Amino acid sequence: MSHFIDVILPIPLPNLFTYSITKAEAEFIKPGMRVSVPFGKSKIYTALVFSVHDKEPLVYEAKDIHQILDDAPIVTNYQFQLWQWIADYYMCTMGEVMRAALPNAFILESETIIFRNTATVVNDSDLKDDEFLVYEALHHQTSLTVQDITSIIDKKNALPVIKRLVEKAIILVKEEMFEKYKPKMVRYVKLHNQYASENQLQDLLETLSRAPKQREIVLTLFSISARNKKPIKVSELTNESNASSTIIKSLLDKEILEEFYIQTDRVTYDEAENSSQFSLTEYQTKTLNNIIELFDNQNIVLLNGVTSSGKTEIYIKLIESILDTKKQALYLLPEIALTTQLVQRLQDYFGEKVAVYHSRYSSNERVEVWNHVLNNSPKAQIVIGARSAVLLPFQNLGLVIVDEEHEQSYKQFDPAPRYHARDTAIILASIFKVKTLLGSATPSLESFYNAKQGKYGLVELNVRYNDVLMPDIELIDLKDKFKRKRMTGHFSDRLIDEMTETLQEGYQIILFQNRRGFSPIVECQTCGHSPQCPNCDVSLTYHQYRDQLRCHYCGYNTVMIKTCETCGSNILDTKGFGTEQVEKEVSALFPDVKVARMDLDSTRGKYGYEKLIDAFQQGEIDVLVGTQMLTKGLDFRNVKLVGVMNADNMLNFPDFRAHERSYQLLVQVSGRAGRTKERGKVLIQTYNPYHKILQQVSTNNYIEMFAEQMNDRHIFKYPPIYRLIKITLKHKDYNKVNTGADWFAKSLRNVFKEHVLGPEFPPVSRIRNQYHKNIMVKIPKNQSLSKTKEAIVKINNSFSSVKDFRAVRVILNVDSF
DNA sequence: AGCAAAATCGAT
DNA sequence: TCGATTTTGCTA
Repeated sequence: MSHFIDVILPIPLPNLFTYSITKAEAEFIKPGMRVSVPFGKSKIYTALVFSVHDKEPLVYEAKDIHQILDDAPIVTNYQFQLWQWIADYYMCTMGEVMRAALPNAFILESETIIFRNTATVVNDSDLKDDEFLVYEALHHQTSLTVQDITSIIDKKNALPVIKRLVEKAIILVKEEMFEKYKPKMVRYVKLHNQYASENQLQDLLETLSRAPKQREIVLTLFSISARNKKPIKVSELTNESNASSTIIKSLLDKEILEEFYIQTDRVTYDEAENSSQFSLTEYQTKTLNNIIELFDNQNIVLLNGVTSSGKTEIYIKLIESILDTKKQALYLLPEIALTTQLVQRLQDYFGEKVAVYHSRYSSNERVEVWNHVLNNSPKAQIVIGARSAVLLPFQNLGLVIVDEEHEQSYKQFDPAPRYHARDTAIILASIFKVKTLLGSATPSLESFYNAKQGKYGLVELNVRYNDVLMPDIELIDLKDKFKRKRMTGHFSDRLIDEMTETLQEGYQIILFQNRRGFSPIVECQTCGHSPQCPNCDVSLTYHQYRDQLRCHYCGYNTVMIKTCETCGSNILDTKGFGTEQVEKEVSALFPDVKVARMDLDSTRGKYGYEKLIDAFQQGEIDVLVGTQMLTKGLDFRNVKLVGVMNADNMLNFPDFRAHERSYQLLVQVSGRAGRTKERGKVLIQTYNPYHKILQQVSTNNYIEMFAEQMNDRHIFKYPPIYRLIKITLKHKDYNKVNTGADWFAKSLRNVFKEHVLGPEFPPVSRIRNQYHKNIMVKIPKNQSLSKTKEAIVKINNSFSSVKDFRAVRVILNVDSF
């Protein structure tokens, strides 16, 4: 009998692929192991075994696999269940889910390596110029990659040249796979075995009396090993003895010392001096008991606790109770809330049981966390991570916590799978038949609605930690302030007064402006022209600190223009303002005050973000100007005043969620004020002080906001009342996108009638030279989701079989945000 | 996705 | 008319 495996390949193809294996392989291979397989003309890919069977494919002959890459599965059955749900629900392929789930280092790809065929005698005159270049290069190097050749012959496509050379038997090509994950080896030293006894040691020290440096090192080695019995790292030894590596090298050469390597974790945890115990306040205890009680009858509980109410402590206690049952806990947070502050707090409490997983981790670091989780290692009993942590190989999950549940960054935008980590986490929990806790100070309408409907349990915590009062929120009418000339730059007199007072009292200030750069539009005062991005339909943002014009969509940048590009006038004006300008104005208003800025531009680099937060926390910065980055779960003790420079641009954003989001954002920023004893103050500058959302923010009236927004969602048929699938068409040709979108929308209307919206151009209709057009499909609660998706897939298939439309890229986004 | 054959483009 | 570039089809 012959044996086969069905594998998932990490490419966006909908089907599995069948390969043939031997009997021995069939006994060894289990679903979840990786194998390398030939795919296409020459490439070798990493594939994941989905099933092992003996059903021979009928219409083609299965190829043999290339190699088995694992001894044991690296993907669990639970994961396969979850992956299938994701692929099905978010309308993507298993391959795409695999790509998102597996750390990059697990997915090996082959590279073509080119060698000289020494068996062939080459006549130089037979070669063309570019062929000769390659041939000659191979005299200097034994092997070349395709990329090398591309740069040698300076052509876009090197493959035809390679092909000709292969035909002439001048070169040979070979596919090579490279292992990407490298265990981290640390170099250790010990005294050579020949000095094991006391006497030999004495002799050694004597012989070294004429080499004081070397003698010192040996003595340092003794003193370290006397202190702790652990093996001694070379780095440790050099640090303590101030020795150079050459001296150690000579000791090694003389066989006085001996070196050895031990494999270590990249992610290490520094032992906490004091395990920080704490006890919950009365309110927190009540809340925790409430949650536990609700878990009796509900699988999902929403914890609606105001900012600074101490939700984290509740999570910690809940996690602790799960660990006691010997199960793993998953704690999800938005990427940018995953700060050292919070991780440290958990590690202080739980010690090395905490594993962290987020996108700033290197590929190798991720492999290590993956393996710890997979092996249910003591080092991964609690996994705290961002979106992708929901895809880790849990074996024995006992609890899922999704903090800041309302955060839109939980939804992956690009590339597929466009999954929502909160919703995926709920499915993950259900696969393990365990509970999910959602937490937020400003729950998403979805979750609060579900709670109201009785689908989720609901627990409220309305008291701030230590009974600190909620901040006092004041709305400032910019229109009025401008009319009465009470503005200095973008600062109203009220804001300046409050800032002056706060600074005098020695407290810190946060200023929020949801736009980076200096100003989003540069305009010529003579002709009104403003510089546009050549690749996108947006004006370029002026960044003063680099004197650049930049596109925030594609990254295009040029030097700031001195004169207008069209009319040559040198009177240029800027419109709108960003964090840079706010920062500059603060410096001008308060020359003695230390100001810093926190946005995408100032937090580049692995620790840029952390450094800023640290500096602010240490009081090295008085005023922090930032974008929404600083709204996420940061806990600054000394901030008393929060200023929102302009609340209008987010309220007017053309999206049905704009109001909900503005409410959440403003309440979250406000929550940064007054976290300890003093009551905080929040000033919101706006042209519409009577806007209902701003009124609701200032009175902290979530219920009213919820009711009003839900009413709108009912009327306009938006989530959470209806489901939404967004279909985006992309192509560089404007007309193709237009006619394609019209065709697509028309076909959709045949099936879904009035529940099809669009096609419409998004606010920025061209990004990276691609035109975009959106179609929305609204799905009533009582309409079958799977049938709807089937219909969309069918329309999509006939769309791509139309010759004219085939080149148009179609993106399906389920539960689009 | 990635690759190669086929189709189209474009400058001599 | 040849070579380069873009489009199309297919992978097991």
